[in-house]
Amino acid sequence: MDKLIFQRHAEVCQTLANPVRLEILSLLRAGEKGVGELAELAELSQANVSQHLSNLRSKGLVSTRREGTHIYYCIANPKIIRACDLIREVLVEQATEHAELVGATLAPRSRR
Amino acid sequence: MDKLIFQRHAEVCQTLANPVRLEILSLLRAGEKGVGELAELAELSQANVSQHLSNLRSKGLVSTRREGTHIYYCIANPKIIRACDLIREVLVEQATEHAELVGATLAPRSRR
DNA sequence: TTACTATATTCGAATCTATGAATATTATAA
DNA sequence: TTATAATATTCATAGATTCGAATATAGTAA
Repeated sequence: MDKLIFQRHAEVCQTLANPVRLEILSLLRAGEKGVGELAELAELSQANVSQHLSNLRSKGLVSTRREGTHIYYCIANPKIIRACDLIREVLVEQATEHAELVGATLAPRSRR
Repeated sequence: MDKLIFQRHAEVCQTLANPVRLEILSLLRAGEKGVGELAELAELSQANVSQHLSNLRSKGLVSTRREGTHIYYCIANPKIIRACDLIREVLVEQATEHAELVGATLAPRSRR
């Protein structure tokens, strides 16, 4: 039921499903930044960063503030960061579980 | 720095970036379910549900338990659900903000 | 106006993704 | 063994995404 919300949710996740955009969001954790600054920090072209920012903005994940010819981007909702953090935690836990399995196989005497 | 973690994070988000898979995860909130059961609840073909489950499983988002010829799927880590809930909250807040803007335009006297 | 800087957009090729259809596998029962 | 039910996989096509390159726009200063 209500497939529409799943569709919209999927669209947001699609925007999060790109390593460059995740890096941009991560860079914006410390506060707003301009396009050129982001491009330099991520070592990417201005055009490419702008494309990704456009994507993030279209899904409402970042917002902008203009100051003269500069445009500063910031994270629109801190819950986005929390969601990213949770997924990171899942990845860390997966890695930990995997390491435990490997350890149990290579050095079973260390178990418990 | 550490672009690899962004890559892996993006891969998980890519798996979450599909309305069918989000619906499957949502159905699994209530507890483990078999493939056929999921297919019926989501009104999708068995093959398609199985394909999506394979995707979810390959990213470690669901785990399985076999019982005879049936295979039951469940959510591998509750943090995945919390991450999804946060994104939903962002969507709700976006909708609320949008509604407020529309309301302010159509009926400004209701403001404050 | 012209020039310059910052940012955005368009376009095309390569790559990736989702689906249905068909087929394969696995476990159980007869 | 054969048959059957549950699930998984392969394949081909249609559609979406990414990137660099080129171009366009917006703001400011001279």
